Amino acid sequence: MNQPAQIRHALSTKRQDDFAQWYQEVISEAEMAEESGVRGCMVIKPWGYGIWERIQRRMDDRIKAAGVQNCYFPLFIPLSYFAKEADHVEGFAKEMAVVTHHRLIAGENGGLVPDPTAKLEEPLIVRPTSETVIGAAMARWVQSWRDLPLMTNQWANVVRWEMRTRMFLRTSEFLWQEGHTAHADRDDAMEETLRALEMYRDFAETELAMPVVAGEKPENERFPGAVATYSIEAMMQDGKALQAGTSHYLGTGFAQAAGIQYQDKEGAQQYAHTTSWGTSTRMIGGLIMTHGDDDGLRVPPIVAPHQIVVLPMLRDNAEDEALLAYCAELTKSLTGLSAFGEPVRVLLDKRPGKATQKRWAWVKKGVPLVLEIGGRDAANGQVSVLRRDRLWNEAAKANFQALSKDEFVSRAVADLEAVQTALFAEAKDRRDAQIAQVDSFDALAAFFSEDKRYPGWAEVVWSRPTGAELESVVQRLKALKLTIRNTPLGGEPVSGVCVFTGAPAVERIYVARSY
RNA sequence: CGGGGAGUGGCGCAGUCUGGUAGCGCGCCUGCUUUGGGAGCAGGAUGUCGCAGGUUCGAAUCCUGUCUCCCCGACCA
Repeated sequence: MNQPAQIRHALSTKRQDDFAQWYQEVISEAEMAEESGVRGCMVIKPWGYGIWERIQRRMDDRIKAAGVQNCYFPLFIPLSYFAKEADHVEGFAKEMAVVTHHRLIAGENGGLVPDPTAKLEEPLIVRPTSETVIGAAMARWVQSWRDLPLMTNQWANVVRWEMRTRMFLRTSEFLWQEGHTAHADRDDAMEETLRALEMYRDFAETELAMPVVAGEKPENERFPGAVATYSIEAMMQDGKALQAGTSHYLGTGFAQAAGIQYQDKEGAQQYAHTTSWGTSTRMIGGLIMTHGDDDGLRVPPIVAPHQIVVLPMLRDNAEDEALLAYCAELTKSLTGLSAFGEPVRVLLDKRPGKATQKRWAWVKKGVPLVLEIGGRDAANGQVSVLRRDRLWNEAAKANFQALSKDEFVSRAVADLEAVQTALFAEAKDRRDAQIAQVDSFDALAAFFSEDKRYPGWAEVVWSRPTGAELESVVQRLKALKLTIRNTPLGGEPVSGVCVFTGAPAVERIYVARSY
């Protein structure tokens, strides 16, 4: 009787059984975030926030390297600022938090109520994005063509009163960076828009090991007030698309609304061309749904708060001291290494408790390498290595590899690099296998038919209709719960006819269900 | 915001129909045993039953309101 060994996974919900429940279980079991009691808002716990801090640091380096300077602008925006750009208002007005009072007094039933005599003359909105306040500042800062380009970024929280929220993917309050730049002309601004997009693409693929498609959003998906919107789109393990970053060319609309004008070399007044671009804590949701497995999260080493955890198997006896000394020395050796251009982040977990229990906690958090060190390892100068992306052996047991300590230290950096590479390769292979080229609307509908659980994306060619014709396409797709994700940049020229209109096709688009 | 489901020790749940003052599993604490792989036994601690009113001699349970979460939809840079 050769029964295949049964793996006992660390999570109780498997991805293929209930992806939405699995997602929540990863977040809770990996201790990334939890409910806050405030509608749509979450508490980000140390492991989740640690990943965000890693993302911040790496992204901030790239932003600064591009010559963009960090600033901080107010959380509150006067209603009148916000009201200046009509499309912008239309896009955001429905999801705004508004501050109307500045004092509380005792209410009739013992509670506190806003003091009616302390009503603000002009209500303040809590920023959903900062184009308008930053535009007002830019109007003060820009006088001459010599002041351009003006490139600023801020790391901040923003609030959008969402109807339906999901941790990390769509919360009412979230953390992000928003870059805002002003340029002398369209070409400069467009170049910056595409530079930011490319920065996001490379960041997602290099640091997050998350393959993405960088491209232009269709007209109906543009940022309110933008002339053109670009995005990076990632495929989650359930086949849905996730917009993981956006970059907008805003034309002169915001400059006109805010009065961002400069005097050109000929002495004439010109409106600046502005851009904005952002990425948020939503990327952590993308990370989970790209790399998570039935044992929890798997964090790419570059953004892992701890890349290696050293776990001594303490016995509460006299041998512990020698074991801890061995582990401390090992930790020190590893900390002295450098991976991905930074010191290796190693945690010696000497909290009391059984090593086996602590091991599963780190597995669920997705630490790339876990070292369990027992007394025999210490005596023999060995380590037992568990690589998170190769968790199970044929016997359905944790796949520990015994190595000499020196050998492990000498290859630890290469192992971390290998995990980073393997996670990207696995995600890219899966994504590529789930993209289907489809050449008719019927084939599109068939591809996304109900019985296909994880359909992925459809790649089609279209004639890029606009206006009412585009609206009709959007409605036909909506009936299938589908959206146009983007037009990938830099693709091969297309031939054939549009799957929607039958007109000659001009470009390629991805169609998918989305978050 | 519409439809559905749910809130009871840290976690997962039973109890609610038929009101009588709270229970199970895991986890946690203590002790003993065990010890190279997600230990066993024994003992123990932890709950204003989401919140606020109401009905009642008595409310986790019935009524009203409200908050939060999950699923579907609408909506959504």
